Amino acid sequence: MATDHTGVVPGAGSRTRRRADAERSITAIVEAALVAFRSDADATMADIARTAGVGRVTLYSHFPSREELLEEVMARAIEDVRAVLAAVPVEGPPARDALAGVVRSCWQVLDRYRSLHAAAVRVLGPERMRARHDEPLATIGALVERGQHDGTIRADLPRDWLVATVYSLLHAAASETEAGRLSPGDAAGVLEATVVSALSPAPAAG
Amino acid sequence: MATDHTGVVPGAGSRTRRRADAERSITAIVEAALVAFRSDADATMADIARTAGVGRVTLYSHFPSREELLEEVMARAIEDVRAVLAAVPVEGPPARDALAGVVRSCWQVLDRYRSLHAAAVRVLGPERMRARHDEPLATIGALVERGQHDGTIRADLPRDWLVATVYSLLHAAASETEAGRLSPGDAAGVLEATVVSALSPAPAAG
DNA sequence: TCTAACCCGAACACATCTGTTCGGGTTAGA
DNA sequence: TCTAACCCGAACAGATGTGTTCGGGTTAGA
Repeated sequence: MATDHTGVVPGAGSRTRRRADAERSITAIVEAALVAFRSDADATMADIARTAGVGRVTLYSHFPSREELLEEVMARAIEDVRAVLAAVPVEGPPARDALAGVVRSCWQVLDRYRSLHAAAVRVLGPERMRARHDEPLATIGALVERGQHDGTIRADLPRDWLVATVYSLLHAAASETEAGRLSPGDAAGVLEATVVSALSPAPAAG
Repeated sequence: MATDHTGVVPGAGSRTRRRADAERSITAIVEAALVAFRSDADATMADIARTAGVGRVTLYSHFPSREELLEEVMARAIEDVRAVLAAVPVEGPPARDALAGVVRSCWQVLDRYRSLHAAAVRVLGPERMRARHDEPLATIGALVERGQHDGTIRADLPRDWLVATVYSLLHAAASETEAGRLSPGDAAGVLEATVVSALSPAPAAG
């Protein structure tokens, strides 16, 4: 710990200014990690370095460990989700319609990151992974709760389960697309239709 | 290759009769593999041997490689699913009702094997994993097709996607249960309700 | 009882990955 | 131009896992 890892994330006034080529390397590495993890959850540091077109030593000079690299990549993905979620109107329309919008937005991001999820779960462990998703998932949870009150979302099933359903279908759509069984163009619409049906109040409950 | 691995699966007339203690070891190993993989997808051969209460050498004498062991364990799991699926009346009642029964049955099996799936995907790879599931999934696919004809299952979404939805929700229920966010007692009912809603014809399609 | 089948710990060869060090080359940027 | 920051291949130490061999002990089962 306590490396002079001055913060890969820009924005804050980084006191030790990095040279432009270093900045370029870091970007290439993060990008490569995304690509590498997409095709193989066990991608090694050597794989990633090769994909990024940098030396392994360079990689280690920026990210002291494999875990920290994953951490950074995950942080960017989650940040994207958070940003997208924040931009969606959650208060205005009926919950079910808002939900459809949220699902579409999440899909945009997920489509970018696809199987990163699997890799991250393995390295970071399910708990820490869950922690990362907690914030966006809580947003969805709140939306579901509102819907359960205004009657546009079913109230006969636990809220946590409904959130898990959304999460699960989102990732299912990602892997079906990846596998070529679902066309990327259809995915968003199909996904939205399925989520809405699953979360709508049951018409003739048994 | 070409080991004298006379076939761990009984049934066929195994020419080299195994001694009773060997049979016992094999059972213990398969059982242990199930337990070990449940808690850690990366369980080593040493872990499994320890859990089974046998020596590592003994393990290797029965299963020449980690992969073959996984293969065998998976085969048993799939066989269970197949058996359960075969016992369910698929022809009689309307497709949607039959589907509910199928989901419940699959859940019984999945509840036993839970996170074996994750481990198997990692070792066997997604394609071979998919191949294993193809048969049971085809059964569900046929059922969905029938439902799309008799009108009890929605026809506005691709059949493959509906099958994927079932598959995905099944595994979501497994991990939610594992995580303690869904009580084992509720799981079957909650799952069934969700699948039925997701696959029922949309009442007021957009 | 007797023997082949089985069990098993110890130790080995081999592979692979992580993270580090060394030493020299390249380049951004003042 | 000049130098600190950066890049990088080679090579190392250390950890961990796989699959095998050896040599001796135990037990099923005829």
